[in-house]
Amino acid sequence: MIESTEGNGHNHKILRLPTIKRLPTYLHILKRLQAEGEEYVSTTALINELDFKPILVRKDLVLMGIPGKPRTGYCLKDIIQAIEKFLGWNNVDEAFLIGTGALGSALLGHKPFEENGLKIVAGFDIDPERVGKVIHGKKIFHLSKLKELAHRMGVKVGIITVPWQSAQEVADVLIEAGIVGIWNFSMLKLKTPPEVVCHNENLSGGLAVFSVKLQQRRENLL
Amino acid sequence: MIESTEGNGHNHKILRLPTIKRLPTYLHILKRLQAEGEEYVSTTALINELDFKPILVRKDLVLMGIPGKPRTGYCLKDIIQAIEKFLGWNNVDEAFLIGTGALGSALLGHKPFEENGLKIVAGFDIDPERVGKVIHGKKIFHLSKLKELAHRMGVKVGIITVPWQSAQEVADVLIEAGIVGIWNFSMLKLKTPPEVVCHNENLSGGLAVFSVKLQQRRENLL
DNA sequence: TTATTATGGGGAAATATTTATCTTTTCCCC
DNA sequence: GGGGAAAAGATAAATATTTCCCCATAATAA
Repeated sequence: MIESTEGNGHNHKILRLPTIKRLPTYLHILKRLQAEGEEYVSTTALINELDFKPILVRKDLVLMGIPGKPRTGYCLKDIIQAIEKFLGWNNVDEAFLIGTGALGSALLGHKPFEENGLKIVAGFDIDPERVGKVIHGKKIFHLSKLKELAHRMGVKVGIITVPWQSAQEVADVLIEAGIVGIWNFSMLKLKTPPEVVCHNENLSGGLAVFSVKLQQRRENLL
Repeated sequence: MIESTEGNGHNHKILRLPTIKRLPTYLHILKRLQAEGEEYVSTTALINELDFKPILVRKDLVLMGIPGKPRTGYCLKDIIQAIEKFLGWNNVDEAFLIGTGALGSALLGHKPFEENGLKIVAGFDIDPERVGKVIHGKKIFHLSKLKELAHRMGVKVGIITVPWQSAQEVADVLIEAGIVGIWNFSMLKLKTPPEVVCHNENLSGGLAVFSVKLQQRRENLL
């Protein structure tokens, strides 16, 4: 479904969505181990810090194209670099964020984004109360300024954190401004032209799973 | 994997994780249609607002145990009620949130939680700068007060939004306080006793998928 | 040097999930 | 009423994802 066209130069392995979602978790642990002074790591060691089965980890890491040494494991430096390259987290995309409510403000100050290839450079809103303010070091502009600023700064990515009622409207502004990728946190499915990459984040899905688990726990106690 | 022990009273259908994650999306659209004055909805109509295939929606809705009428669709009131009941979103759990940084503050003010069965009643932190403040209408206490307050208020759910370095420490406090469910937003896999429900949210998974999509879009342009 | 063992690697089996096909039901129009 | 169409329902097929099994390799120890 999602094919990595390169890796170590000659492998054309297929990476699937579940694998991609697991990669940041691996990356986090690998970096921790590296910070602790380790040079190599085996999947069996990784598993201590994870919920997944060992074989799954090995399968995932194989796809990164980095050979592991029997009895030793993977070279931390190499595997970390490979994952970061695959995710594109080695070079940074600049992004605009639209909608500076509770969620938007949080994302403006969310450190991991900058460390992981996505730097939010400005916020946008239409509420006069918010326009002109600075949140987590980022200035908030009026939405009407977006197109001009996008061109001037060469920003190609937009993050939508407005309520669903205005999400499509904001998306249209972004498309008009020549944005190439949209990360959509609203509950609305956006209508976008095929050349624009649009990724919908489903925050309530997590709450749903948690709620069901809680409920079952309760029922099992009876 | 996850079995609904009731529904309309006599069905014992199996609900799987992907289905559960899609339910809030359906619910959102269904409520919108209801607000617009509709009484019935067909899956084909639902699909206009969704990314999924029609058959998948029908499969999911069948599991709710509400019969649909051919040529008409599902009764909005009934199907909404069935989904909310399944998710446990018809009765509210009170929760504590620990860690009032950017992410934690956002969740304190995140409206959809209250509407969907999870009411955050207080925040906790150890930073003297934050303790005593009020964020989005919720008071912030020192972590050392958690156990006593949990018992006094009968709170049984905890949300962890601290950095991974202190996540296990916080989890231990929650367990000690008799909490039954933990929603963990940190990058650390928590060690918890089997009777405590622990759900790990993986926010960076979404960023990973978005990053890969963006990269592929770029490569396809060359 | 040689035996042992922990590990990675590849392919096959098992499981989970989605999609397709066909049947049945009910409404609507004539 | 009767025929047609739109939609749900059930069953089967296809696809995606995870897990298992066995082999090869290299570090370690005898």
